[in-house]
Amino acid sequence: MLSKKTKYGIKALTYICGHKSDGPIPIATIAEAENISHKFLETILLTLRKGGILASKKGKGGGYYLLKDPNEVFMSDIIRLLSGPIAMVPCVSLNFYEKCDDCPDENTCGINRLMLEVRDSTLKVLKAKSLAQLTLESSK
Amino acid sequence: MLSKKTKYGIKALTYICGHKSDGPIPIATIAEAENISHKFLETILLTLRKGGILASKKGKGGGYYLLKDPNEVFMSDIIRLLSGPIAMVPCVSLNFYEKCDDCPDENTCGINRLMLEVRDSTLKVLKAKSLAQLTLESSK
DNA sequence: TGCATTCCCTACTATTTCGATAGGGTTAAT
DNA sequence: ATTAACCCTATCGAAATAGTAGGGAATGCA
Repeated sequence: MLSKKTKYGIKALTYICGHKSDGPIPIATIAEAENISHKFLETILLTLRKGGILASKKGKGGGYYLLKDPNEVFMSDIIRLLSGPIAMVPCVSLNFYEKCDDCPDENTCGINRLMLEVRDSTLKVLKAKSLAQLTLESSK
Repeated sequence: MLSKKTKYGIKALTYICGHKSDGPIPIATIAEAENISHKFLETILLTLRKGGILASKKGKGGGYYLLKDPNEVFMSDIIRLLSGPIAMVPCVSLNFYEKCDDCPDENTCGINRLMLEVRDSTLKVLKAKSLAQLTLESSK
């Protein structure tokens, strides 16, 4: 299941993307519009900024804005930043690989192969959807 | 991420499937072979029995055995039993549907549509792999 | 300069989930 | 009767998740 952190993050990004002509958007505006606790959202946006997707402007008139072209921000990037690995077992993760402690040999592990397939098919979907696309669909 | 419960469950099923000519397999045998805590495995097998995949025989010489044809037990069934929904948001779950508390309208929700696609592609993979197939691959 | 606005950052807390254990009860073979 | 095996519920500790607290720093404007 998607964590609320991730879900809120996606919603916030969608909001920012849909209002990007307004200049920097304050946390408070997003929090109110999307019904997210201000403080919780603050930590989420911080993560997205450190992850290079958002940038911020301090002080009066400040807020958050997109650092990257929304056509180049993919759902897989966002989810990885906020939830970590997309794979269902660490031993098939591309970005967070780790050996499974309970598995003697990956090459003969049926779970490994199955989850590799799952990862690939999931990634195919998540990489094919950009923030720009999602934003468009959400405003319909 | 797959929980250990699910992972252990799959491993246990694979073991039982690979030794089904031996008659009922005691928990202790599986626990030792797959390096799983006996007691923990006990609760997992109980779930699988209640879910209709396994059956058990009590008393001396007892143990667990497959109730269904391993060609008819799919990975999606096992994972649903042990981990719950396959979908990443409740509002696109086929077997565990629930309205997202924070989403005003599913029809205009971009996350909903995206996660629907993810669910479909994941399910396609998980439904295509039966316990029999996994068991074969694991023994290679 | 002073003040309001807004982000920055760390730490903390409450709740839930996960992994595992405990322990006694029931069933069946010999 | 004894022993091997499953049955079932409760509980516990650790980790993850969701959310809170609170002060600090930068910026814009009067």
